[in-house]
Amino acid sequence: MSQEAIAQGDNAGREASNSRPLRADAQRSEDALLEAALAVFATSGVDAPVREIAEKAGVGIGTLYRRFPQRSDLIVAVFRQQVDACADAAPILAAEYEPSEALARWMQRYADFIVTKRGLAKSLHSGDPAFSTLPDYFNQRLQPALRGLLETAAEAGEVRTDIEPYDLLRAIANLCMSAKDDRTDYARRMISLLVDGLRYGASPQVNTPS
Amino acid sequence: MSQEAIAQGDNAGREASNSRPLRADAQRSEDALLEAALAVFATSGVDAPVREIAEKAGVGIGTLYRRFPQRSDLIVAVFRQQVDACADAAPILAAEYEPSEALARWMQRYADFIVTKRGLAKSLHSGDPAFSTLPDYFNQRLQPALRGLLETAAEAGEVRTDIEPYDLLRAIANLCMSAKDDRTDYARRMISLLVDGLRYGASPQVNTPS
DNA sequence: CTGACAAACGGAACATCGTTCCACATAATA
DNA sequence: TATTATGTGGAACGATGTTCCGTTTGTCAG
Repeated sequence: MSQEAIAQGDNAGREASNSRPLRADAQRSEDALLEAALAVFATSGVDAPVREIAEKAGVGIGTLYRRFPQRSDLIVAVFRQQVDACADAAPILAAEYEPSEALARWMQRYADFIVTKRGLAKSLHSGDPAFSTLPDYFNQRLQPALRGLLETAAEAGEVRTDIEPYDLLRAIANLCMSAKDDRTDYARRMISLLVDGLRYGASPQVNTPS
Repeated sequence: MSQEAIAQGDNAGREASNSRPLRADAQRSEDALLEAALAVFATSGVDAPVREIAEKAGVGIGTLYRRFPQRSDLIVAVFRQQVDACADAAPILAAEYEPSEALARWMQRYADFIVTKRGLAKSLHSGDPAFSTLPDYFNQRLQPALRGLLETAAEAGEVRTDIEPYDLLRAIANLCMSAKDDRTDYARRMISLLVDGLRYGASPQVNTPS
């Protein structure tokens, strides 16, 4: 459903106008590969064989390696795509809901991302230089996204103003660390608690009855 | 040099009197494999291929797999061997030096172990069930070793008494975490600082001039 | 519309792993 | 010394990441 937006996001973020704009079938292959990789990583983990991904994408191995010369390139691409999707969700939610509700929904969205990508996180901290740029990308995309939501909500007097985006991102990530297996509702409850905490110290000019 | 003691320690700790005491050539092979694995892991990391280890040990691959049915078994054996060697060093140092000096030397010894085995630590926290017993083994061997040194030094009034072995082990490990590459002297200096800290709060019945 | 060609495709083939298997060698024992 | 359980070596297997190259196909000038 949100796949188109994701694919666009990746294509745009890849390399600013890189000579030529990819042939039609090539673009199709890339999209299919990213979608398949996302699904396979979710079920079989990041160590899943590349052939499985190529098969699921309905594409030959040669095509996969043409698009992603190394296995790690695919992992990186999927990760960045997911980060982009999460970051892009912020302005969309901001346009659709009132400030604090948009903030709350985005934080849940972000928590889902963290829980799903715990497998990737392992590779990420494995010291492999192929992943060295991902932490920076993570912060540079997600921090402004959250900051925008926080500031909007703060200006509306719906949440307190003494919280830094970076700290909040880390707090949520840490909360999700102990959410094993299918106990995803634990994470949800803890995030709700965090949001309530943000609301508690809101500007006194607006009152939030019970 | 200390290889014999290590081999003995491993053989003794493996499985209390496991039916028969291994044939002579088999014992030779096992020792050679552990020694080779230790060296190869140090140079090529824990991901080094088994064939490289077998070759360095001067044995066939079949022999390696007879002694260590899985690759992880070799890693575990090397790790335990190193832990044993580190733990066994405690009473030896205690017999050779006065209490606080023995403690200081052992802590340096332990720090060297941590720095050298950072590669192993990665595998250790990878979630692979093959390594699940290692953390416990780590604590059960090292904690009493350090406790003995600490208590002896405390009884001699040379160090303070309000430090738990577990905390000290973790503190040293954390200090060594940021000691990258060849900056091992950084770790040494920090450990010295810790030892001085221990001495600082020593029992007042003994004074330590300048 | 059509030909030509760069681009993309598919998958066989290669290199390298961990692991298994078994014919042969050898240490322990009587 | 003869017997036998035990150990050894390395070819072979299956799975993996990656490369190579003959074939197909989108694209675009004419």
